[in-house]
This record gives sequence, C-alpha cells and structure tokens, in this order.
Amino acid sequence: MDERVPRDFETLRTTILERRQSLPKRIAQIAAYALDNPDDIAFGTAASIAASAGVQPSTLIRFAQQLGFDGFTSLQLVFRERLRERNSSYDERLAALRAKAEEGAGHRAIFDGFVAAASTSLNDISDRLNEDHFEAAIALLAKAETIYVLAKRRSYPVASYIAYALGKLKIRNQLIESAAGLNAEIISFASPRDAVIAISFSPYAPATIEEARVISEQGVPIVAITDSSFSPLAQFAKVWFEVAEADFAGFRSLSATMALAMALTVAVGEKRRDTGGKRKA
Amino acid sequence: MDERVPRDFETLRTTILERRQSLPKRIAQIAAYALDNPDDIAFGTAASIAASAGVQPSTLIRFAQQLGFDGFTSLQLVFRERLRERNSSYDERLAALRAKAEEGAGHRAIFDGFVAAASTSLNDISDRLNEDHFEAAIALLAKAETIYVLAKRRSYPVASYIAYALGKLKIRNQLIESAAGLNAEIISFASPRDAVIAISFSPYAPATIEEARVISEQGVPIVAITDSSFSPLAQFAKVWFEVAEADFAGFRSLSATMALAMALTVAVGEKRRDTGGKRKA
DNA sequence: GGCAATATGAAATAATAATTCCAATCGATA
DNA sequence: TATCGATTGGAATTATTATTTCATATTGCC
Repeated sequence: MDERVPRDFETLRTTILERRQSLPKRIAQIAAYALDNPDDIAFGTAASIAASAGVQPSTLIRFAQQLGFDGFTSLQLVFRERLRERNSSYDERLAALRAKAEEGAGHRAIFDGFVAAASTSLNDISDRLNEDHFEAAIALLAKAETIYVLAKRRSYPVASYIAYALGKLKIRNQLIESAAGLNAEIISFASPRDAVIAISFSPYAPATIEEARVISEQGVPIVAITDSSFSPLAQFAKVWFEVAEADFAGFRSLSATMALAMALTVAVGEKRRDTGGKRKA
Repeated sequence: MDERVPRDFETLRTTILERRQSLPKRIAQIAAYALDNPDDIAFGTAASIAASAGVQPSTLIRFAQQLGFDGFTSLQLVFRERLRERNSSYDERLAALRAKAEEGAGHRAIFDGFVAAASTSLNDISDRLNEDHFEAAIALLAKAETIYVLAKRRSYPVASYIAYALGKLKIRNQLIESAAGLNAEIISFASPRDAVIAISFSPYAPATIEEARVISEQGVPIVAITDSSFSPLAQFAKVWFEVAEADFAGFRSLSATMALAMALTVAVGEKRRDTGGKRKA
C-alpha cells in the first residue's frame, strides 16, 4: 500500500505523536486512545474499540489508513506484535538484548548493552543480597550521629545520590569529596558514634582505601559496598556487601549498587522514625 | 458448558496436564501445542492455529469443549487474559511492593522495591528509546569541542558519571557544578561549537533550567534527558529524550537514565574514533 | 454568509472466521 | 474378523467482524 508504514510499535508511537497536531478531532481521539490503551487495540474488535473510544468503527479504519496501513487489521498486528515481544520472559529478553549488543549492530547495540548489563546486575543482586548483613548495616547506620559517605571516581555517583537522599530524609551526613583538599580534616571529625558508607570497586581508588583505613582506625564503623571478599575495603568494614556489577564497553553498571544504596538509605530513615529521634516516642 | 470451567491460565494449564493421558491423539496434539505456544492461541484464528498444530479446526473446537468451554472463542479469552496480565505484571508487582513497604513489611521489601523500580524503568526505556533521536544526539555530541554536563540534585549522580566516562574516553568535558559559585563564568565560555548534555526531572531544579536557557541563547546545542514533553528543558533542547523512571519511597530510580547516559557517552566516543579525531583518518 | 473541501456517522456489504454436521476412519472387544 | 463406539477430516453453514459507501455535518476560506 503506502511507502513507509510503521512496522513496530515504537515507530508507530512516534509517528502518531508527530502528527498528533494535524489530525482531525475524531481521529486524534482514537489516536490518544490507542496510545493509552494499547492492549485494547491488540485484543478488541473494531466495533468494541470504537465504542470504548467513543467513535465509529469507520473512524478507526480511517485512522489506520491515515497511518499508511490498509486497514484496521494490519494496524492491529503491530499492537499484537508488541504484546508478544513484551511478554517474552525476562530472561529471554535479556538474552536477546545481549545477543543484539554482541553482534554489534550500531549504536542501538551499545544502548542495549548497557540496558542488559544493568538488568543482569539487578537480577543478580536480588538473588544474592544477604539479609542479615542488610539488617546489620541498617542498625549500624541508624544509630550514627553523622553518616559519612566515601567514594571516588566511578563509585562517586552513588555516593552523591546517597548524600542527596540522606539530606532529603533529614539525616545528617557528610560527603567526603576533595574539592578543596580538606578530606583529611573532614575525616578527623568522625567519631565512633558516627558511621561510614564506603563504596569502591576494583581497581580500588587508592584514596578511598586510605581514607577508609584512617577512619576505621578512629573507631568509626564502616559499611562497605564492594565487589569481592578480597577487596581491601572489606577488611576495614564492620559490614560489607558484595555487589557484582556487569560491565559493558568497559563501564560498569551502577544499577545494583544504586538500588542497594537507596534501600539502605530509606531503610535507615524508616528505622529512625520507628525508634524515634528522641529515644522511644 | 461444564460446571467448572478454568477461568485463568494457570488452572487451565493444570487441568490440561492432568488429563493429558486420557485425551485422544489429535486432541492431545492440540493440547501440547497450546501449552507450548500460548501466544499463538491468543492471537491466531482457529484455522491458522489448527494448521500450525497440524489438525483440523474442528478438532480445536472439540478440544475447547472437552475442557468445558463452549467453543474456541471462550478458550482463547483465557489465553488473551494471560497476556494482558503478564504484561502489566511489572507495574502491579511494583504497586504490591510499594504497598508492602508502606505497611512496614520489613526492610527487605524496601530493597525489593528499589530493584523492581529499576527493572521497570529499564524495561520501559528499552521499549521506548527513539533511535532517530539517539543518532541525532550522538552526531551532535560527537562534533562538539567541549561537552558541558549540566544537572543538579537528584540528576547530579548521572552527570558525574557522564563526566567520569567522558574523561576516561579522553573527550573534553566540563561538569557544571557550583562548588565555588562560578557556574555563570563557566557557562559563558561555551560556544556554538560545543554541546551540552542537560538532565532534569520534575520538579525541575530552577538552576538547571535557567542555566540551560542561558547556554542555549548562546547558541550552544543542547541534548536533554528529561521526563516529559512538557518539561521546560525540552524547549531549549535540539534533541531530547523522554525517560520515565519509576520511583519508590519517593526516590526515583536512575537506572534508565544511567543506561541512556552511558550509551550516549560510549557511542560518542566510538563515533569520534570512526570519524577520526584528526578530520578523516 | 456562502461555497468547497474535509470529516463524521450510520447502515449496507463483503470478507473472514467459528461452528456444525456428516461421512469416513480407527480401535477396542467379543 | 466383524461390530460398535469413539475419533477424525472436510466441507457446509452460520456468526461475527472488517470494510465500504453514501448521506450528513463541520470546518476553513473567500
């Protein structure tokens, strides 16, 4: 029929959004309905969909034709295909992504690779998280006066999000970053009544390790997020988590670490609320 | 027209497996096919399914009737319902986790919630990424002399990871952060030969928007990562991405944004290598 | 305000698909 | 091996559903 008919849902979606302005009223109505209720389009009959959207079946067909399909039926195929793909199990999806990324099909493959790496890491951590360690870490951090957050380089984004979240939750915290080279001084203020969250992955930033050493010698308890039991961070930590992040193109995903970090932060906030800032409510 | 007709897929599945032995040959053949290719049953017509399974349409109907349905159509409904539910299961799972976490069902629920939020976001973006925008953004960034990275508050972690990655790839970049309040000066150095990656989600940090405005007025092209077409960032951007991050306990996941950011960064690095840093290799 | 072009509604029609029916085949049992 | 009941294949029938058509309404333009 037409020249460039959208064959996959995403293209279709984009096309619809682009033309949204220039569509006649009823057609626009159906367009909006289609994007809002894609499942109904996939399963319904022309009559039932038209009724739900408040238009005539013929309008539905005109809508399809305007997009270049030769009828409602071919339009519906796209919506069905979408469901099929979406529905393929999580693992299959992941495998497909990896395969696509590996065969190196252009820039899209790079994107797929990062998504796959992130998904893998999340899958992984959700199986492996040690709940006892998790509870211990929460308890330790919940009773700290100030939580120090320590991470450099590739782990720094996690630290900055932790600091942001702690601030939002009104939990006193100090991000140890070296803008002015005053880290040593900041660290020297930490006392055993405080606590540290330290994050470092191989190759461990020497500064992180060194600072962790110093601070642990001051008797400040450390919760570490790192990548193996051989990590130099682990030896200084009261509690530590092993997080295996998949990497792609030389860059490690941070999804699992982020999820763990956020969970820790929010759980600490909750525990403090329960225990009561003022020792028992 | 039986008494206990299986209404959901799982019951149906069990019923089929139970009776498998006692079914006549062709009916068993269709039964096996149905369990192996549930998607085909959901979408196909009686004729097409029968053909794929190697039986007659009438057999398909007999199969349905034997299970207590009054015809193929009602059997098919169960298979369709399954697809619908499966499809929404991510969101539902997330909703369930949220509810669980709210009623205080332990810290593990919080962790699961963050993992689910991250997975949902990744799934979502992998379906929705607009490849044309993606290519356009890469092209735009690849020819920039310096890439400025602009993001505050909750988006800042992403910016810092982008800056880290760009640095690793030896791509000149400048993170616009206000440690010393010199942002305005830093921004004033940007020229139309440069480019900006700006990231902001609702509620948009006013500083980000303002700086994006200023920098776009200097003619510097902006690639924006934001959350909707109504975002104030979108109007200043040459290319923008809509990323819908699920949130949990008030904190937005960053997984999808991170994956996109990393993909952009690495793709830019790759494009530069191909095009040749020194104008054609 | 009148005219043409476009859009919409409703019903008729065509296409497609589900179901039924009947004859043919198969399989167990005496 | 003959016979009865169950099973199957294939075509006829019926139902449902998409599509077309045409009259009517709406919109934009002069």
